[in-house]
Amino acid sequence: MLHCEDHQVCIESAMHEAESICRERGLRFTELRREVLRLIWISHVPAKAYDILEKLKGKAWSAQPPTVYRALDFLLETGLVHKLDSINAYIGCSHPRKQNECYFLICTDCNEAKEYSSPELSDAMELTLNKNSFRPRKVTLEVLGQCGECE
Amino acid sequence: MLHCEDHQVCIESAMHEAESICRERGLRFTELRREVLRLIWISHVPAKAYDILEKLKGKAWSAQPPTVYRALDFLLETGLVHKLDSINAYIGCSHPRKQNECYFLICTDCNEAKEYSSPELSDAMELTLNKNSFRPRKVTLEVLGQCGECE
DNA sequence: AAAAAAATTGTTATATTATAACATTAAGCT
DNA sequence: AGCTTAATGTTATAATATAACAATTTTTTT
Repeated sequence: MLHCEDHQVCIESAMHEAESICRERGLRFTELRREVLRLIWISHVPAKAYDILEKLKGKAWSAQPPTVYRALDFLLETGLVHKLDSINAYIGCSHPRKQNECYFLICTDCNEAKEYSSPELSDAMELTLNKNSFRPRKVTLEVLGQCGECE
Repeated sequence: MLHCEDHQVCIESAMHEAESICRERGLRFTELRREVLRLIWISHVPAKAYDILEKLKGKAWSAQPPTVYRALDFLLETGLVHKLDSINAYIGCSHPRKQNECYFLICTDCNEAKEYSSPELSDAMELTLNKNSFRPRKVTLEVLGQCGECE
């Protein structure tokens, strides 16, 4: 899957973005939450909760499942992370300030996932929701398949 | 959520459709699979695997988790049932002959779910997949929210 | 600064969802 | 009937997630 050129830059900018969002909103970006977000951003392969847990345990945390799930809850609520329901995994949000409809392409070969948004798609979505007088609260749009680099 | 007028008709037609699809394709629509499909069609509220299991147990089946999950696998592969990843539940497919992109509106008040398809949405989808040279294998599109009847 | 309140984290237990592995039975084929 | 394959039975366990309560830390109030 085509991604960043330098993933270190990717990670650092995501972490800084998260810092400033939390500061602005008066949210507590604790060491634990920071570390979980960093572990998620380690790669573009969505992270499984129990993998994060294992990695935390290797870092002097007294980590148990609730440790991870609570951090994830915070990151999800804050929009810093997305959950991919089709694979039960978590991925860092690329544009945490824009809370627009986004969808995910998940490659089942390289396991990487990428976040996109598309005005046409959002428009079609809104149209169809209006037509059915449905008030959306959460949209899940995930496509499993093969990315261009994995042919 | 707006649905059928007479759900008995709904169930029977779904069962007949399933019968004929299996006959056409030389698939074995066994008593167990039939019963699981019927249990799923009991309502428009998506069914949880372990709820199906409990209901099966009440019907003289020696049912264990694999009993249900194997039947579900068959029904999913045959396209008679969809899994809703955002709520881990299963719902009968309304148009099992047309394997088109479909999406689901899931009301978090009445818990019912409805299957739709939209050419605009499918088009936008295809466009965006082509743009990213992504070969889709499975699309998950689910919207949680409030339906028109639950205001 | 001390006390009170609120938020976060620690800890133990358990709920929920799903699959692995192997035995048995039933159905289809020659 | 005998063989083969598919389906089901059965036991155990993996994977994902939450409940409940205790301890600690941070923030707010006094």
